[in-house]
Amino acid sequence: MARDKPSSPAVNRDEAAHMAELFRTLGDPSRVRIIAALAERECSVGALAKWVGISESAVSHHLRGLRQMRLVRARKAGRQVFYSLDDDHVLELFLKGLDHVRHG
Amino acid sequence: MARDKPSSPAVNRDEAAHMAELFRTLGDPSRVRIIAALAERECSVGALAKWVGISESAVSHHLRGLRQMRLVRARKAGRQVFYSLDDDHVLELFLKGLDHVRHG
DNA sequence: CTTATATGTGAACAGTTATTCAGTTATTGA
DNA sequence: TCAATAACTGAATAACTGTTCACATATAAG
Repeated sequence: MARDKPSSPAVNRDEAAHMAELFRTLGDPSRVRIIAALAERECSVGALAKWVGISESAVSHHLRGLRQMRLVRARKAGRQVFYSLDDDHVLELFLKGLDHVRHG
Repeated sequence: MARDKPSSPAVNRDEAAHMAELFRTLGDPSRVRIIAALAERECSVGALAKWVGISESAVSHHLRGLRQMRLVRARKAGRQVFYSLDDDHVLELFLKGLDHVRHG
């Protein structure tokens, strides 16, 4: 767990809107499961679709949103695209949420 | 920042659904601003309404959701009800999100 | 070139959600 | 008791969202 200089909790309207967008992006069971899978290993779109249990198209739509919020990154290899968490920051945020539901 | 034993990122469907509910609850600009205000000081419903810029009714609706997710707690004093963050856990989660939008 | 595979995209529909409005409950003070 | 204030609640509606479907693009193999 990295120890950054703590931010002041005072946020303006733009920051609040941006934060809401971030949390809303994480606020869907399918996307949570995608992030959980990527927290363990890099995955292709097809593998994510099988694991999460929705169509590859739906996964692709979700991944676009996750990419736009800089939560995941893509690596193209032949005709497959492998996704992984964008950085440790994302994992930390995810784990904080997990902590809350497990012993919050 | 408390250093808890890290959770395994492997989550089942129920946990994923619960996590999504948690993040979705934080995924609204008005609620983010409510949390941001409570991160600094305890506030009454009326004070939150003025600060966030929506009706007291809307604030009350939001606070119900935040209460149900154990993100805020209520303290009744006369005819006012003062709200505060439920615990440091919530503040940490909020600050992780803030970090992401500021330098993520 | 043709075929098969992996992924991305736009439209559309069903389900969800944030806000307002109107009304209710609870508490205080005159 | 009566009036005023603070907060809560349910219904209704406009706006948003997740998924599927049909199709498009891109890469690889034959």
